[in-house]
Amino acid sequence: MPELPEVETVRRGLAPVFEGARVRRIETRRPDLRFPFPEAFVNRLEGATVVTMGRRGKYLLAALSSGETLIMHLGMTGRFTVDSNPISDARLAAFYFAAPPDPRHDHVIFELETPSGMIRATYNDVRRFGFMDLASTSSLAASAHFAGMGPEPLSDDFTDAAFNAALIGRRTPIKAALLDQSVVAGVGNIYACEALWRARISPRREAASVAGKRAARLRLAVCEVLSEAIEAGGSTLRDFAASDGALGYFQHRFNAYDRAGEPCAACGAPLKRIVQSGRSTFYCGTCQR
DNA sequence: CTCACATCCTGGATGC
DNA sequence: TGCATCCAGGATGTGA
Repeated sequence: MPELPEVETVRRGLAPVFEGARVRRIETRRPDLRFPFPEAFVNRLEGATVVTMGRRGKYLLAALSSGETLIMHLGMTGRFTVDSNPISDARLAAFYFAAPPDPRHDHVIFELETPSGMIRATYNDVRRFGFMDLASTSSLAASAHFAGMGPEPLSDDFTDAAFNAALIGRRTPIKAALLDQSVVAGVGNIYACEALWRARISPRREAASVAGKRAARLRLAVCEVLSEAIEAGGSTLRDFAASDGALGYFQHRFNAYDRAGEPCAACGAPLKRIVQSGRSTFYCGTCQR
């Protein structure tokens, strides 16, 4: 569920706490999340300073002074809570407050030394689909998580030419192609549905038949739904955090996702739900062709 | 190479 | 009420 916009929102929320902070202590409450923690995980983190908080696709990246980067994936239900607000911006203040302890699902505790004092950040993940890894910062792009990853959608790398090239010859439905992280990074089930709805392209259409103007429309739609969701994250996160305190994902009004039976906002026809490669797809059979 | 599908995980919703 | 089953879904591995 945390797709690119949610991960970007988490990055922006964590950056003021983590950047420049020294990792005083790490506590892992179990030996693994989805995968085991890497060798000497705690030792490799403790004492390091976080240089920058970045993101690639759906991955959160904490570059460390040690020369390694902490790679974090939120899976389905991964979220962070931070126990105090290190920044003076009142608009952001509500993002941070002490969440009630959740012993069953609080899996990693970060104790950070910051200019504002010690701050505790907690990684909570009910379904434990998330994971953490460490890799050398200088060879991060070549690491297993990122080697085959497609262009970052909100960067200059995501061109019409690159998108077209990624779709050539692919017989799979365009919906499945959008979920393929080698085509474009960071799109998940929700924003794939939303982008296709906006571009008025059927999720069932063969990927190879999305070319030229159609592909250009879809590429633009991907960029638009992602950037609008990031903007929405900035404003809705406050309400979200006020209710349960976590930096994780946020509610957003979608045009297609999870709206089966409701009228299409563009043409009024009832939206449909189908299953493609085991995932729900929501779309308008009338205006998406 | 491309593609479909099962797998991991847990809690909320639904069915009987 | 209680119990079983389904469903959400990102990344990965397997087999066709």
